[in-house]
Amino acid sequence: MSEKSERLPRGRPRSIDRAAVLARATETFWRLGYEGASLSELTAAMGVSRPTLYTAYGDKADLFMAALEQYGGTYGTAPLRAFLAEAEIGTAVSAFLRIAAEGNTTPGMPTGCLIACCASTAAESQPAVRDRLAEIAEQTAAALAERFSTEVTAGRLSAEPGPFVRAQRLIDMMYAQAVRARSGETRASLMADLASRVTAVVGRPADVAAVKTV
Amino acid sequence: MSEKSERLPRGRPRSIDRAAVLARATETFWRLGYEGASLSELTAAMGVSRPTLYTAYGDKADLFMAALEQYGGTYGTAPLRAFLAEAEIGTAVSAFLRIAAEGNTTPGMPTGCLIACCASTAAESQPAVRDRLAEIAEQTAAALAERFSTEVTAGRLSAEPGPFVRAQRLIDMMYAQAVRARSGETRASLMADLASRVTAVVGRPADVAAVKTV
DNA sequence: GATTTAAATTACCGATCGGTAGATAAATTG
DNA sequence: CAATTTATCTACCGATCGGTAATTTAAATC
Repeated sequence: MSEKSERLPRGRPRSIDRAAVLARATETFWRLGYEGASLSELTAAMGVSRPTLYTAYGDKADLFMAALEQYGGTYGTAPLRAFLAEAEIGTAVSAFLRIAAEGNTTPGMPTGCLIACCASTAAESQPAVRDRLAEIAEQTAAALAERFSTEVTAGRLSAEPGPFVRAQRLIDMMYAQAVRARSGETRASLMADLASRVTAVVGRPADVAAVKTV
Repeated sequence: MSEKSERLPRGRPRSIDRAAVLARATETFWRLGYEGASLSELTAAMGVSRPTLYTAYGDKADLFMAALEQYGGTYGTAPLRAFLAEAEIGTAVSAFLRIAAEGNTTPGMPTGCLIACCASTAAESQPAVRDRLAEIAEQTAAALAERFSTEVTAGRLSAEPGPFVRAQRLIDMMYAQAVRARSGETRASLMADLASRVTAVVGRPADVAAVKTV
């Protein structure tokens, strides 16, 4: 007979939308980097006062790690989710690259990628950031590789290059797009040789219906 | 009868080794990023006092731009120079990637790349940095593409994918290596699928002597 | 050697940095 | 309603930020 929500713990419950407020912090870090984002800019963007920030998220380093997770759960994994959602592997690769390009050049948002650009810069002096980046990359590679592996088993993809090589090639292209977007390249420029890149990963163009090959 | 060195301009001439001192600043920016490198850390690493830094290099933003040039002239262009120095195109691509991997993981130096990681982060709030990054990328792409174009003309490389597509693919791999090194990957890990990547750019392995194909 | 010119140093500037103590306000339980 | 618990805010902390004025030191020309 217990309600889905467990008993509230006595005092005043939270009122702020932690996720929404964190998203504003994420955007600020994304735009200015870890060191470049001051607490004043962060609190102004988040719409909360300084002590609220500290009780809700901890210090600046904690907030950055939280922002990294928030970003990873939305923008960061959007390419992978688009990839996994497509049935045909060439289309999946194409979707991965297209969503990455879009995320790197969303109007009104910072260019590039919080992970590839900002966090990687901060990683040199913050081991926690560096280790988390390594984890994220490994998980993404594993998810991509699993899908490639499935394609190989189903006979829709050659065994060479191996699944992890293909996965790494895709991640490399995503990282590169982030850096290029950050240096001013347009979305169209990032998309320019998309078909060619799809071929470089799967061995054939994306728009060819190869599902029935086996 | 004029000496090679023109007449000294009256007062005390410079005594510091500008290039050497700048190299220390470059390393500091490379390790900590633009915002992360404080003037105290910079002057300590450079071995000069604060006013000396200002008279010699201008303010922090000027110093960073100078560091960018210094880096570009050494580490940044090392892969391209290695590429241009090789006679066989597959070997050239291989050298490009190998030198990039080494530059991203030199023991005792910061990991990754000042351009791809640190400068790209700062580019979002510093238009001068962003514009310079775009220039550097364009020049590098042009130099690589010219070589690929020559190979096509000589019949040693197929016309597709085009020279600029191949060049961009190579630059993308370099950018990606920088991010990956920054997140802790070892030099060996960056080199892992080198042969496969060479094939992805030139269409065949590096160690195949293809010069006589035409 | 006297003069000139600038490099380099010491000491310091106001502003802003990240972070926090103490007071206030709000929403629950009993 | 009274009591309890905690979220939030105002105001402020010492430290450090990037940058500079005034001075001293050093190396050239004349």
